[in-house]
Amino acid sequence: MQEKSTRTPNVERRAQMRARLIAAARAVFVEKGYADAGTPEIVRVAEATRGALYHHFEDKQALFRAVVEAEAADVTQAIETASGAVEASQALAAGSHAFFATMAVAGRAQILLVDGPAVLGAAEMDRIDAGGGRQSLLVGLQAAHPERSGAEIKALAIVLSAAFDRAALEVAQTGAQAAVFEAVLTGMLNTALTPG
Amino acid sequence: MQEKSTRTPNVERRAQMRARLIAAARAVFVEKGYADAGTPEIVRVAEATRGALYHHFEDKQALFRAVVEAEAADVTQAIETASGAVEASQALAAGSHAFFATMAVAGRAQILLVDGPAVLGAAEMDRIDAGGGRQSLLVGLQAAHPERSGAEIKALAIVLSAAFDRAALEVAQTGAQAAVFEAVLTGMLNTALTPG
DNA sequence: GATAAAAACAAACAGAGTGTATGCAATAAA
DNA sequence: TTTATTGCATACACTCTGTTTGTTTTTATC
Repeated sequence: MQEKSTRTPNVERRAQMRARLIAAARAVFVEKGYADAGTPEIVRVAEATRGALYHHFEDKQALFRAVVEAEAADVTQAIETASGAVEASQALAAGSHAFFATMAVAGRAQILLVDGPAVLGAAEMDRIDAGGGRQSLLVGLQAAHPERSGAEIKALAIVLSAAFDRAALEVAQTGAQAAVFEAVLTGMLNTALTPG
Repeated sequence: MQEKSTRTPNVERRAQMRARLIAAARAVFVEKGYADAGTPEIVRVAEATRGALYHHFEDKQALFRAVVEAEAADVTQAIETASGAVEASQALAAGSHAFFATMAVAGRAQILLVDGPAVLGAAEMDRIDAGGGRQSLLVGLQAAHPERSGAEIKALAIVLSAAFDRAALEVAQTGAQAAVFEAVLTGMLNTALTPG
């Protein structure tokens, strides 16, 4: 019967190990912060070795980037799913509700809004985010204010997006009432989208 | 004549060395980020030794905290000076202008808005900030909206403050037009302060 | 199906950084 | 002046990161 050595295909082995390393890294990064999260502990949690880690990732920062990319992808997908399920006029409202819901996942706000920008820098975070909320916000604002300059609209989108981010972070960090922040942000969004 | 050994009082020696260490640390933290800023390089820039560093600060994080506290104090003072110089109705407008001006100091936005929260945490940053802008904002919003709940006003203050922070950071990081962001924020502030 | 090649992982190594302990010099106190 | 204290320097132990070398498992080739 020869049931020793289960013979796992490389592509599957690779994906599984990578996933285990990312999951373990996520947990340790959230618990200790980037600087205090050591690769020895990460691989202990992942039940792997540092050899495996450095085989899959160039360095500690690349591992962290993979964690950030995974979180960002989850957020983007949650927003797109929610936005796509309603008519266009409701898309931004549905999207912002979905944003708050998905950002409530434990550790996510810390990774995406605090550690990410600090470790990877704003430019890299922008590249990773790419389709996250801000883009749809920009389009909505342009439609509502065709008379205002591009720079003005862009600035407004950036600043509004930061307000959303901060609200999500505040809820995650202090356990503040999510409903209150969501109401405040919905109000700000509607004000910004009102033409005139 | 005996002009050897200039005999410096301890209190002065201490203050000078501390100041040199903080200034050098500020420069290296800004240039490399917290994780990649090494104490050997910091003391090299300060023309001191690691012995002096660890005599004045408990650890690397405490040194960083001292840098953050110095920056925060500068910002607070700039805002208070500007606010105090005008009549009360203009205080918030003057304060926000002063905020943008003082946050344009090289490296300051990075330290206070990116690295600070990541390294020290939001709670510690709140403690350090204490009188920074947000408090005056809160008071102004309460006066403008006496009918709204405390939680709502607080959430609005937090979120508006985050918008200011992000605007300052964007200007610092991308060299975006400060005037555009300042105009957008002034508009948001006025909208928020309009009763009704 | 045996053998060579490549990929996945493990283990050992080198270098650097952090924090501590100890020692010396300068100022302050007695 | 002597002693104590404070400020700083040097040396050490430890841990972490990234690299190199070695071993196992899978894949390709004959």
